This record gives sequence, structure tokens and C-alpha cells, in this order.
Amino acid sequence: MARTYGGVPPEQRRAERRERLLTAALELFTSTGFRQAKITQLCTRAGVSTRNFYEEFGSKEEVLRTLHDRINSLALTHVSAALEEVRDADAMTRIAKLLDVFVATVTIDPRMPRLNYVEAVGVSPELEEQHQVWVDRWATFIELEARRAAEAGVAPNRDYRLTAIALVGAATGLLREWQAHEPPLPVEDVGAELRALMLAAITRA
Amino acid sequence: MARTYGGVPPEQRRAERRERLLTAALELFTSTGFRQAKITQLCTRAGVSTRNFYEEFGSKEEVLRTLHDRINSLALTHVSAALEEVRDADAMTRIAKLLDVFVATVTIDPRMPRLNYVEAVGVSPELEEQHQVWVDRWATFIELEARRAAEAGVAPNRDYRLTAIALVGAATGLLREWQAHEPPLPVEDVGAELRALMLAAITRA
DNA sequence: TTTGATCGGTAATTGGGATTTTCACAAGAT
DNA sequence: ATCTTGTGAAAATCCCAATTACCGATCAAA
Repeated sequence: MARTYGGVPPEQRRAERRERLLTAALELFTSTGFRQAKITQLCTRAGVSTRNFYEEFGSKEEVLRTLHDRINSLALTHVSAALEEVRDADAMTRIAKLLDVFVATVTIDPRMPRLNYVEAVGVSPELEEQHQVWVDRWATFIELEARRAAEAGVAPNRDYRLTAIALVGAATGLLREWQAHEPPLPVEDVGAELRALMLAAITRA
Repeated sequence: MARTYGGVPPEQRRAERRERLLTAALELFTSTGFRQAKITQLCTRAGVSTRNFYEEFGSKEEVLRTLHDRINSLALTHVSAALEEVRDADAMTRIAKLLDVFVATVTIDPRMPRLNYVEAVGVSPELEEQHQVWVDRWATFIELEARRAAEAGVAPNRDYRLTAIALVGAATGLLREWQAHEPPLPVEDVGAELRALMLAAITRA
């Protein structure tokens, strides 16, 4: 089972195949669309045999779930790191930072919002659940910043749960529009809009 | 071809079958899920033969598109009518009305937001286009009210396009969460949140 | 009451893909 | 040098559901 091949250990070769599959899937799912993407097509593009595919994933949907998780994780990691850097800044600065980094991260590649906000919707109960978990995480993040603002006296002291969920929805909707819009919307405008919206939503009376 | 059956003219019989198919589809698509819904299942529930199905629709997806359009139209009709009633009210009152009626309409039946914001996403290019058209209509609606507010001097004079799109996203996101949330979220809270968010977004400096 | 069109239901037909298996080969191991 | 074992490519299988074709039942008009 475990044997070095071509000077490369088996684990690494598996990992590389997996990676190639994920890369090809991001491309295929966002161009052809998830539903119409065929597994054989995916394997061809990744330069991997169908057998290898089933060694790594149980189904096409599992690939989609993995990508969905990855993209969200990537964004969350970036945002967390950025907030660390402005740990002692005032609440409004932190909120602006949060959105700027979030928008900047997911707009690096239009395929990311496309996959997360279009292709990965309504696919299965599992994926819907995964979506809810991420909405929850993002909302919690926003809530935390809102509370911080409230403690600093620049925002009212109230329950921010629904506001946070609505803001996640606003970001989702705007990015979904962004990736589909013709002619392209300027990324800066999207970021600026979300920043302003969030500040207004939190500081409102 | 044209013959009265059971005292009922053929057109009416067709229309009734069509209606039964749409009713059954709303139920099936939002419980089983659009992807996993089988045409035969749909026909059985509607009490219609597969032959009749193909007389009315070209595909399962066409049924989905029809429902998607209907739900949006229904909401738009209600909202338009309600705004007529407060034609001369101040901008803020109209905006509150707009959201209240919108939320009230689509939450009458949780299957409506489920269909529109979950099942009908990422299905096909045609449906994505239809989605964009509706986002555009709703955004235009919101923009109009924002301008009205600006003219009345209660909001700044600026471009509200992206704000409007973001607000449509916020509504979508919140309603998607609403229809999936366990335990259920109070409808009034959702309406109140959207109202406050929109007012804050429009009156912000 | 006979006739012929239309109906609902059901039984083929068909086609597309997912999943499995086979096979010949290449690269370590001994 | 020979034997094992992992490997990719392709072929074979299998499954499922969309679409079509058929059949007896029903109804309206002559």
C-alpha cells in the first residue's frame, strides 16, 4: 500500500492529485456549472483517473463542499489576521478593515463568489447546513465588532444578531451581483458600499 | 382537439392541470428539493399524466422558472398596490410600507422564500438571468424611494444603485435564514430589522 | 347505441452518466 | 533478474429518470 514512487512518497502524490482535482473543479463548476459538470470531464481536466477521483472524494458534491469550506476559511483567516493587526484601533476602523479585507479576498478571483453564492446554493441539505454554519460564524464576527462599538459608546446597546445576518446577506447579494454584472462593477465601489452600509446599520439609533 | 369534457371546455381543463402542476411543484421542490424532484413524482402529486406534463411545460426547469416569476410578481403587485395607498405620505412612511408589505407577502408561505432564494439558485444560465432581472427591478424600486427621500431633504443626494442592490441582498439573506431557522425567527423581527436597515442605509450621511 | 376522439395511467424505450472492474505496464523490492 | 504492487486509461456495468408509445376507459355527438 505505502510505497515510494518516482522518489515521491504516496501521501504526497495523493495530495497533489487531490489538489489538482480541486483546482479543476473550481474552474469547471464555475464555468460549466455544478449541475452540468461531469465527473469524467473533471478528471480529464485534472489529469487524474476516475479511480483516483473516488479514492479522494465520495461524490461530486463532496468536492463542492470542500471548495465551499475552503473559500470561507480562507476569507475568515485573512479577516482574522487583519483584525489582529488593528487590535487596538477604534471600533469603526476595525469594521472598515473587516469589510475591506473580506471583499478584497473574495474578489481576487470571481470564481470564488460564483462558487459560494451561486453554485453551492440549494444543492443538498448537507450543503445548506454548511451554509448556515458559515452565516452563523460571519454573523458572530460582525456581532462582536458591533458590541465593541457599543461598549465604546459609538453605537447603541442592543441585540445585533439579525442586523449581522442581514449584513451577511447584503455582502452575499452584492458579491453575487458583482460576479455576474456586465459591464463589471468596480471592486472599490462594492467595498465602499458595504463599509458604509455596515457603519450605518451599527450606529443607527 | 377541442372538445367539451364533463361540461368543461378544453382550455379550462388545461389551465387547471397547469395550475395543479404548479401547486404540486411548489410543494415538491421545496420539500424534496428541485434537483432530486422527479417528474413522475410531480405528476402523481398533481394528478396529471406525464403526457399532460409535456403538454404544458418543456422541462422541470421551466416549471421552476414559472414559479420564480410568479412569486416575484405577486410580491411586486402587492408592494405596488400598497405604495399607491400611501401615495402622498412622507418618504420614510413609504419605505416602511414597502418593506412591511414585501416581508408580509413572502412570509405568508415559507415555501416561497425557500423556492426563490434557495432552490432557484444556480440552476441554469436562464434562471440566473431571470434572477438578475428581478434584482434589477427591486433595486430600481428601492432607488426610486431613496430619491424621493432625497428630494424631500431627509436623505443625501447621491447614487443609490449599489445601496439598493445591497438591500435586496439583505432581504434575500434574511429571508433565506428565516425559512431555514430552527427554532423559527419571528416574522415581525425580520420585518423590523429590514425596515431599520433600509432607513439607516438611505439616511446615512 | 354506435363511433371516434381524448383521457389517465402504465409500460417500454432510451440515453446519459456514475461507479466498478479490467488490463497492461512501470517502478520498487528482494 | 524476478516478483509485487500501485498506476493510468479504457471498457464494462449498472442505474436511474426523462421521454415516448400503448391501452383500456370515458365521454360527447350523430
